[in-house]
Amino acid sequence: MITIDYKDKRPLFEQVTDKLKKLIFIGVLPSDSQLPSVRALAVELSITPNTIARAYHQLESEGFIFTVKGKGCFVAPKDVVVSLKETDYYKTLKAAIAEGRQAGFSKSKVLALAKQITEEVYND
Amino acid sequence: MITIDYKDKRPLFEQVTDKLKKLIFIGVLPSDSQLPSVRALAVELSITPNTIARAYHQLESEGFIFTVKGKGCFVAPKDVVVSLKETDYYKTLKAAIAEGRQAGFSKSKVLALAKQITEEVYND
Amino acid sequence: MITIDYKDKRPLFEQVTDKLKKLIFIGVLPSDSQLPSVRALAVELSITPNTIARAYHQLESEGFIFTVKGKGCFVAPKDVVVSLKETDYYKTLKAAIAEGRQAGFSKSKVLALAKQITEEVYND
Amino acid sequence: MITIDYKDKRPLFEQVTDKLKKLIFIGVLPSDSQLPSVRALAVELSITPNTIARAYHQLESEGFIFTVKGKGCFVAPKDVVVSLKETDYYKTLKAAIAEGRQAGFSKSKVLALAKQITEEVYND
DNA sequence: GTGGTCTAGACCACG
DNA sequence: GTGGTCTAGACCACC
Repeated sequence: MITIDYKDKRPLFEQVTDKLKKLIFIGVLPSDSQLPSVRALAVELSITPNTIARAYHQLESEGFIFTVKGKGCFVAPKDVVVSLKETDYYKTLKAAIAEGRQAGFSKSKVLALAKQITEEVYND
Repeated sequence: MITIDYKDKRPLFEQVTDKLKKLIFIGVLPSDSQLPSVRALAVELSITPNTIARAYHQLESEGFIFTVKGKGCFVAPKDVVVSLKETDYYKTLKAAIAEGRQAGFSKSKVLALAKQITEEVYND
Repeated sequence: MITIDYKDKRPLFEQVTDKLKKLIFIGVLPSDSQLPSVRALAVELSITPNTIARAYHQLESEGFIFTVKGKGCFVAPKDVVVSLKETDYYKTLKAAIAEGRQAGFSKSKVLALAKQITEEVYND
Repeated sequence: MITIDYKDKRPLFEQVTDKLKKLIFIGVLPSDSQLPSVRALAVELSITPNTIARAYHQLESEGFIFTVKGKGCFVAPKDVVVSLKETDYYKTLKAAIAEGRQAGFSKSKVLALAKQITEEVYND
């Protein structure tokens, strides 16, 4: 379900967090479904449970999942996930576009680039 | 010319690198002009010259500047800078858009978002 | 495994970088194996860890090794190493031969010299 | 006659030394001919006479030129130049080939590479 | 334990 | 004056 890339510069827990986020976004982990237990996922990825726990905490504090004591972790309700997904990506894209402005590119230049790149990305 | 943000979690040398890149991009530091000396900038920012030197090394290895020992560091020729600026931003934007696809957004959704955000960003 | 030559005029970190490259090339440090820790090698060579770290950074930026924070540094996969080794040596040899042309030697002269020297070198 | 490359990492005096060597090798500065005066060359290259003087000293100590007090510097006799040229290049090429052996390339591999590269270099 | 970063201060080669 | 290098020692995040 998840693979670790040891050449990735980011800390492990962040990689796990991001991968889980994406799985939630695309519905592989549907709303209200239960996440694998910390220990199970730790074994599967051959990393320490500590790291998984940290990823789960991160997701919980951002609202992607919620914890039921003694039961496990569950994906947040659909409306929450959708809303998070939107704002999450909005921020990402805004940062990228703002960087373009800061670098001195004109509005039309950025728009043209965005159009061109979108075509490329979606044609892979 | 440059300010350090101690709330920023990124390493100091990276902040300096990025700020200098932007100054080069927008022409505040024109091609072939001399950068402030390692020591001078270090004093101005109240950080150790070593950190500035590291930032300069980074910029040099990426082609933004070239250094002449005993003389100082200079901004790369205009054509080089322009080309770097383009590819640099292309990568940034591509990463952002690719993330959108990975998160499950449709092509038209991403395009619409990009358009909307560009308007917002350029109207500040 | 590595020795420092204090008569060598090159900077220490460059000597270390080069020695490590060679150890990787000849397989003493096999692909995916872990390099000695920064501190351990520093102690062994009686130089500051900083210098070792710089050598490791250099090797990483050239693709010879990759580092996992909190775990250590590892030699790049075999195919990468082989490819780097080829291009690396190609450049070296090309520079040497080009210098011959620039110095006014004829093609046949250079070839003959190369042949003769190869014999000498491989008969030590 | 000589051009300075400020992006070259080597010290200026070394660049000048090398350029002069090459001019001597290819006969642009023939044996027994007089070199430009330190001051004249300094003006031509827009660098300090000190640097030129250092280059001349270097060349003299290696035997490429000789100084006549009150007259100027002169290129060494032909037999000396030829001999220096040979040993100079012999060393360069030997170093390059030895590096190949050290990197673990076979004799035949090095020979083949040398052949191939020579063709490339002399066909530019 | 690992590497990453930063400091403060030193010496060197170059021009 | 410039940048390049090295030392010694510190603190941090990660695993």
